[in-house]
Order: sequence, then structure tokens, then C-alpha cells
Amino acid sequence: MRRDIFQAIADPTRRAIIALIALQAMTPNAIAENFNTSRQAVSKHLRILTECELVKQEQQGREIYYSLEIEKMKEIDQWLEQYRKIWETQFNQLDEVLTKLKNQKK
Amino acid sequence: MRRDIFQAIADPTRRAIIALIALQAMTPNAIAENFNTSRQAVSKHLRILTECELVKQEQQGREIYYSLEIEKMKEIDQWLEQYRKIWETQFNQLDEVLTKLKNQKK
DNA sequence: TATATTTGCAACCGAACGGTTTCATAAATT
DNA sequence: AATTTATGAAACCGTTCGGTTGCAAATATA
Repeated sequence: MRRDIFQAIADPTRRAIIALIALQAMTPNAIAENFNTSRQAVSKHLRILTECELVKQEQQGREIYYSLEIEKMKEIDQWLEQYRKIWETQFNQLDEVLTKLKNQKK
Repeated sequence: MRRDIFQAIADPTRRAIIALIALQAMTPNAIAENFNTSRQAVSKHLRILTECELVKQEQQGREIYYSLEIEKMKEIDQWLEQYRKIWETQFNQLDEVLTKLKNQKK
């Protein structure tokens, strides 16, 4: 079982679940109503999301409210950082070229 | 075959390949030297990365140089944007709370 | 022209994935 | 106390994944 955050967001249903519970906590039943799959399938997705700490639970009686652990999403942002540096550098280089061309025209 | 960018970056070997060719183009053989798998396995990963346009090829004689299509990485950044908004809002709200606390002390 | 090198593709294999069905447990309702 | 509701866990199933091995094609070298 790999179960890291990149594997967690690889599945489109899990990304949809993440989007659903990003703004408000929801129960498994309520979440499942939004998909064409069984409640149990959603439950398995929630298990995976919980295992990699992308989601937190809050029990209220017999209901369990799931919500997004937004801090964990920053890990993807951190991984992206190295590539963001690259495309920003390329953009700056393009900018330099354009400025030089502009100066040559004068 | 789903083969979207999220599925592409789910595999750790593929993320390592992406990191390798981010700064300089490399041949499959050269890439494979960095891993404990066969050249053919790397070739399959490159095929997947090419299919979802994360990587571009440049033929030079019998060698093929692979390099990162950095523009495609921005798609992940765009997907993250909605969540970045959330954690920035939460940060601002925390900031407000801290400022109020500070003012109460005065 | 014969040989070596670089590469991709197809066939196969065991493990993991995503789903369903069935069952167990705990809390709320009657 | 009996029933309904909300949930998770286990067993099973077909498909996909990531890997290997073997082979074919194209280019470079002898």
C-alpha cells in the first residue's frame, strides 16, 4: 500500500470528494448522493483519503462528518514549487528577449 | 486508458523522471541509468508521460531526447488554485483574530 | 555489407485498484 | 425491547498497473 498524497488525488472520484468537502463537512451518505457509485465505494475512498491525512473525521452521534485537511494540500504546492521556479525563469528570459527586441527597434 | 496528468504524477518513478529531465533533455538510456529498473520499464513511463503531453521528444539520429513540457505542469497549479484560495482565506481569518486579540490587550 | 547500438512494442505476470455484495456494529427511533 | 439508520469491514471480481523478457526496426559503426 503506497498511499501517498499523489496517489490519493490520482482518482477523479477522490478529487471530486475533496472538492465537495473543501468548504463544508459532510457525512459519507451525503457525499455518496453526489455520485453514481455505492455508499461503500465512497467509504473506501474516504478511508484512503483519511489514511494519507487529507481528510479529518468528526463524530456526531452515529454520523461522521468528513472535512478537508487543507494543510495537507500544501504538500502538493511545495512539490510544484521547483517547477514553478522553472516556468517563472523561462518567463523572465522571454521577457528579456522581448525587451531587447524592443530596444533594437528604436 | 485514463491517462490524465494526475494519474501521470501518481507514480514515484515518473515523478523522479520528471525531476531528472526538468532542466536538461535526456535519452531513455541515460534516464534508465538512474533507476533500478529496466530500460523498457522507463520507456513505458516515458510513453505515459508523452501520451498526456507532459514530455516532448526530439530525435537526433538514433537517439531520442526527452524533456519536460513545463507548460503542462501549470495544469496542476491551476487545479490547486481553488484550494490555495481556501488556505489563504483561513490564514487571513487567523490574522484577524490575532489582531483583535492584540487590540484587546492594549 | 555485417555488426553493434538505441529504441519502441507485444506478450506475459503478480500485485494493486475500484467497484459490488454481504455482514457486523453502534446509535437513534418506535 | 424491537426496528431503523449510519457506518465500516471483509470477501470477492474484473481491470489496470508496473515490471520483466523477448523481439523488431532503424541508425551508426566496423
